[in-house]
Amino acid sequence: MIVEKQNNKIVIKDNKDFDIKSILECGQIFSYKEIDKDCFIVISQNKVAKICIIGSTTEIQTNYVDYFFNFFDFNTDYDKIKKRILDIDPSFSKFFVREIRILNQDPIQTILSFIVSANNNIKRIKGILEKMSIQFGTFLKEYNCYAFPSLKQLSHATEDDFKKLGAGYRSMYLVETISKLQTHEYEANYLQSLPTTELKLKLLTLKGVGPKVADCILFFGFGRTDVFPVDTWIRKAYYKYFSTTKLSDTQISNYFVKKYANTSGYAQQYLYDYMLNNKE
DNA sequence: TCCCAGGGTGTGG
DNA sequence: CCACACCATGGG
Repeated sequence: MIVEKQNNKIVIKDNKDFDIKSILECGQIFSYKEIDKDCFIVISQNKVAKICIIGSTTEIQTNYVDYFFNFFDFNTDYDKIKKRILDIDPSFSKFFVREIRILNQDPIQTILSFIVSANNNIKRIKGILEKMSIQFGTFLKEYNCYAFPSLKQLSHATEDDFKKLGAGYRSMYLVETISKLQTHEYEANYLQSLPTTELKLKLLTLKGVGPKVADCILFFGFGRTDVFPVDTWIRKAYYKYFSTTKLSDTQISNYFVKKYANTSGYAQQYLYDYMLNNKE
């Protein structure tokens, strides 16, 4: 794939290598908006990228070229990942429909976003998080949008504030987790230094973070690929395409991780996206 | 009116 | 370890 890093933009020469709609709509990120036809803004912490489809190419305009070059995961070869998955399970090819990439997201934003995601739907999750950004985040006039709020900005938020945003019973989880994340024990660099198993145990001590949400955080926020988040869609996929043996969600996750090893996260995301687009 | 959504917590076995 | 009720909210 041909990607050019320029002064204030990243240019992808062929859209067959980079499908921004699929990347944004596959359920890994909630802080984005289609501001125009074929034109999106993505918000990561206090940084914004404007992504526009221009003919057969795509341009990512941003003041943080290096940050978003990593964010959009241009250092990863997805053809190689697909081959490794097919090497393990040739029948998996039917789930390779859309060109997905996994975004390297900010851990804090990922933790808070996926606490909101629990037993919720994507449209509502997006709305709640956008309202949270409007109320507590910094206005970025260059893009006419609000940054995702920092922990410091959120430290003033109360349970009632989050309830007014529509977060419901998750409001208390947000307050408690925001408070905990500001202690030394949960410093981002320290967390990133932990092995996946220990990091998961650490994440599970946060209110509102259970096995599934922890796996999403590990994958999208910490780049750990040996995880397999199991939600309602993945559970349906397991029984429809893989086995009729009744298992708990944790057992389903273990079944897939054992099978796909360090490509588990990617396989999960292809499967999830496939299910979401083939509800029939 | 019940079911579902990128489920988690708390309690009881 | 498992099963279960309960949890806000809006759309189908």
